[in-house]
Amino acid sequence: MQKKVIIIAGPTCSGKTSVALALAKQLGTEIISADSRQVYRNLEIGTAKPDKKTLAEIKHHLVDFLELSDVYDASRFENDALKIISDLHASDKIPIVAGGTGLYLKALMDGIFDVPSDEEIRSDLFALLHEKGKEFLHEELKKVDPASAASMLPQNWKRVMRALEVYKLTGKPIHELQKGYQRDTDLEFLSFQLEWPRETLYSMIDRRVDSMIEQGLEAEVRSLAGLGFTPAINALNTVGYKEMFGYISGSISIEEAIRLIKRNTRHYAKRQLTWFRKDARYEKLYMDHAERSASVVQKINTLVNKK
RNA sequence: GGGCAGGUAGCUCAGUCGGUAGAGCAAUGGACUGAAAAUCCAUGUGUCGGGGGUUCAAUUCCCUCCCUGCCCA
Repeated sequence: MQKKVIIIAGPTCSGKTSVALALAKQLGTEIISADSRQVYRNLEIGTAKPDKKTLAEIKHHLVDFLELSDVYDASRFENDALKIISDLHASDKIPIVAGGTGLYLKALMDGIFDVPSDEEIRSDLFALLHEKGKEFLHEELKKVDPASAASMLPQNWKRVMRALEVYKLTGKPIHELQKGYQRDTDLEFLSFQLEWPRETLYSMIDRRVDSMIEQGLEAEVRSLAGLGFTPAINALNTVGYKEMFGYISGSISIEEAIRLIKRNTRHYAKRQLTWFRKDARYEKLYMDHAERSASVVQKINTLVNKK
């Protein structure tokens, strides 16, 4: 007997939150967020986190539960989400997973091979990167794992570093671990993706950025800066925050910061679209106007009951 | 009305001492398995403002018209 899990994906600003919320009310269930930035406390306006009232109305899991200095990743997400899903199933609820972090959703659906990152190895690799450069790291990888090295460019140092890390920890090439990994599961994922005309999505993004500024994004970032945080930590290497830090430090004007936030959000949305497009499991739900979300909710509801 | 500076890719501009043109940004497509809102890759044909002239050849030189900006009346 397979247990259903609803997944609502889509690019930033596509209305995942409101669709998930309406659906959760109809189904009498709870929401699991799949968003690599909403997990952090103190990131409110810039991550478009649901407001306190919404969070109180319907239980949202994996939102607002980590400190900015905490490290989180796809595997922890997988484990945390699986645990919550199992709890919800135990009380006869169909979990709704909503979010735009493609890798997290993939980790949840397919599982991710179990090789945790190692801080010591990582800092050694960082040191090598700074001393000898990207080409050197790529050459090192070529020596131990030529197949993986061939599939990644030296410039993409993050992927090269992870491949080296995995090799150092396991003595095996990362691409073999990827291929060989399979997780047994009795979960049945019903995945949906909200799809908007590109132009409409972009103008919604512009409007949302303007509204973030009106809501006080600058003050939010200033208070983080006041606590000593910088975009050097991963949680703040985030669209909306890194640009604002640039403004606060005086390197760009506020107009430029806003322009960059809009642009970088568009770029981000585009990458999300590329990610979801290649995964045929997502059923596309076409949107053209915010009012459509009610009928989209209805459609998901019908499909879920049928399957 | 006169003078000056411009009109080249969606935008800002470079350039061709005459052989039909190229940067940045924007945009688009893509990669991605424990940092993913991260990290990285690829893609530039446009009546070079319109018309005419000179020339084997004009976006480039000449004439003319139109448009924009600034200055003088």
